[in-house]
Amino acid sequence: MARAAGVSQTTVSLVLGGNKQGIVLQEATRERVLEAARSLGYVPDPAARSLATARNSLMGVFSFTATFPTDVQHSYYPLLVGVEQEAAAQGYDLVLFTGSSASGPEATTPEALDRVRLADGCLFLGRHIPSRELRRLVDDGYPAVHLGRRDELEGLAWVGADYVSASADVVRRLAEAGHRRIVLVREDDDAPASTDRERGFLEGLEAAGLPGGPAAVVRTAEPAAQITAERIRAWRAEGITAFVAEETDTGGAWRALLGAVGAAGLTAPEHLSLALLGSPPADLAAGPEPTGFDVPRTELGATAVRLLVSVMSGEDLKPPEPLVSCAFRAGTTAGPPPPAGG
Amino acid sequence: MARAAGVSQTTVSLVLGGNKQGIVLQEATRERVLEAARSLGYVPDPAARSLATARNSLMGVFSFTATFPTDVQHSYYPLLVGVEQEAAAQGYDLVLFTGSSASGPEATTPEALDRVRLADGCLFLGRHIPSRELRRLVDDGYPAVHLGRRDELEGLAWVGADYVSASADVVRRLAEAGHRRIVLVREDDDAPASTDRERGFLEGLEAAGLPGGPAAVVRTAEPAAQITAERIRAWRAEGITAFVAEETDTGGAWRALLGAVGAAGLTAPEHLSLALLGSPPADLAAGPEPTGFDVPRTELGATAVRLLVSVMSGEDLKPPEPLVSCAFRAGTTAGPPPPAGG
DNA sequence: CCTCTCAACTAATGCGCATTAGTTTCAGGG
DNA sequence: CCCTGAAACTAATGCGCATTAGTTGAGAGG
Repeated sequence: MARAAGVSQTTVSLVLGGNKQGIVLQEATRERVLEAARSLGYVPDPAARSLATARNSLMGVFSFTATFPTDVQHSYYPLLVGVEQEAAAQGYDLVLFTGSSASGPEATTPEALDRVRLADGCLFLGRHIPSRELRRLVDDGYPAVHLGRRDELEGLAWVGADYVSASADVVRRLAEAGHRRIVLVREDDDAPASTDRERGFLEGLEAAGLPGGPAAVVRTAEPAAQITAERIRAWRAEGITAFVAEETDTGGAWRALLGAVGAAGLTAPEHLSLALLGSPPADLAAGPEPTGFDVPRTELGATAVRLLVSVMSGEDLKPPEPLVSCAFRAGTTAGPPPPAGG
Repeated sequence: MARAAGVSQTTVSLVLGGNKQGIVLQEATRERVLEAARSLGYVPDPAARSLATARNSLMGVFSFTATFPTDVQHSYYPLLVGVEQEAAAQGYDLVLFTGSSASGPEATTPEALDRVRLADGCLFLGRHIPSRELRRLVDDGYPAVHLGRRDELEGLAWVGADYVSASADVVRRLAEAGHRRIVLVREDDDAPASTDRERGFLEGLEAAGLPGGPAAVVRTAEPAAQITAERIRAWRAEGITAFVAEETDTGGAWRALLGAVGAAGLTAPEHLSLALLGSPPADLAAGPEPTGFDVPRTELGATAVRLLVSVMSGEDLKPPEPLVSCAFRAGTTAGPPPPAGG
């Protein structure tokens, strides 16, 4: 290539590399190189380039499960939309590490995680990422950002949705609408996403001066079987007028609630109010819009990318707010409680 | 790293590189290297590796539009599911090239395409990929596979759905049900996917001995405005008893057909039969299941990966069949034609 | 006891580029 | 006519690895 243009390899590199050093070049020379490159179809080898510069404009995405789950209800997609958009904007290409999905979570080897070092930095999704390996990456100074709250790993940067505030806000609105007794139905899972919602729920009750405590939270491993029409009636008899369900992958709690309410011959918001702490599963999209909040997954993804970029740039400035706010969704399943004794 | 394990860099390379040369190594040495690598979290630099070997276990995915479109109706997702699964199975990680989505299709620079050279091979989606650049890649011997029929670029491997056969099959079944006059409604687009469907439709008519010709195909740029209730009535008066719509990103033709039929106060399959050459848009999933066929997108993605792997391995053996069959979907919108004069 | 042959490594080289030290050329100044 | 200095390049080096030539050490054979 250099010989073809009649100049040195250095000059070619300079011309094609953008000449950040501000070295003076004759316009004629520049043209000659450009012309030669064009006619030869020459393109600087990206591999060699990244070898020489120690960076390759690749941003990793690692998830314990398949990045593209077969289960369409999965919530990764909107995240990835944001990740891709922002990564593109920042000039990075994405590397999807498939190591974990190859042969099931159990078979994931520790080395699989090391492969992410291929990228300049990496985003991690899912709380099942092995702590040990992740810790080593972080300790080694490898730029990593976790999508979703992940406090137990000190030094690991993360971004998450502010479930606490959003949940509290839903409760506040229910209280303002006149509800005095509210129950949270949650599944038997201790993910941060669940814990945060419960915490926000309880904080919301307290802020509104409503009764909280264990009685306000129903935790069940099998919502469909345990949340029955009878139980709903009993709760109503106790004076409970609003029910809040947490959002999960399956939407189990919400489904159970809808089912039981329907089976009891009741409707929302006429007889009682229902709220969902998150977005409804895709297959329920056609039904009534649940009152609750939307997790800004796309924004979450974009925020994560920005955070990762800042980590990669070596800045130690911890971004002040890793929490992204969720927007309240009015929906149609909640309203004022029915007249007392109704 | 080498120093840490007390061996030479060569030995490390041998151990970690799989030792394809069959050089004899002491098990103890091997272990020592492995252990050192583990404790240091050392991973061979992929850039250097690919510089030296010209391969890096990375498979590219390049699409002209964003790989994760905001428009949920988009059909990339199922493709990617298949691509990810198969890539993982074959031991490749995926690189999503975002160059095209960064600033809109128009701003895509030719060099963006060259960046794919970073990967060992690349999958291309979307027919808007600049031919010139793609051609150069192919001519340079770069392993490329196009998802979707793409004949005009000689030497470019591709996999696509067999729309011709599937469409002909739908027509055959309609004919067998008793329909004698069938019309295809298609949009004004010359994508191979559209052309193939029309061809299959016409072949199907011919095979069934039914009247074909230009009159059997309605091509419209604005289906919603041009396919009206009156037009449906006029067609029925002419003796047409079945309507077939092509599937597109927007599902425009199908929507228009459904709308017009409804506006005319008709229902399928009672008054007439409707068929969709593909899958219905997501937002119509709740409605009646259209008779037609399903494009096996996931399988298509997996097939593309397998093809790419074979191309990368340097085998010249052209896989005999780049076409993946679409499965007929009975659906509920088609049946026998109504009694003559009904 | 010395050469020969394996076994088991190690030294050296190059991949294609970015980058940092030069090197050459030419115009003025003295 | 020599010296200085800027302009416009070029030579050399190293990134981290794979690979190809060695090199060393330990028996085996004579």
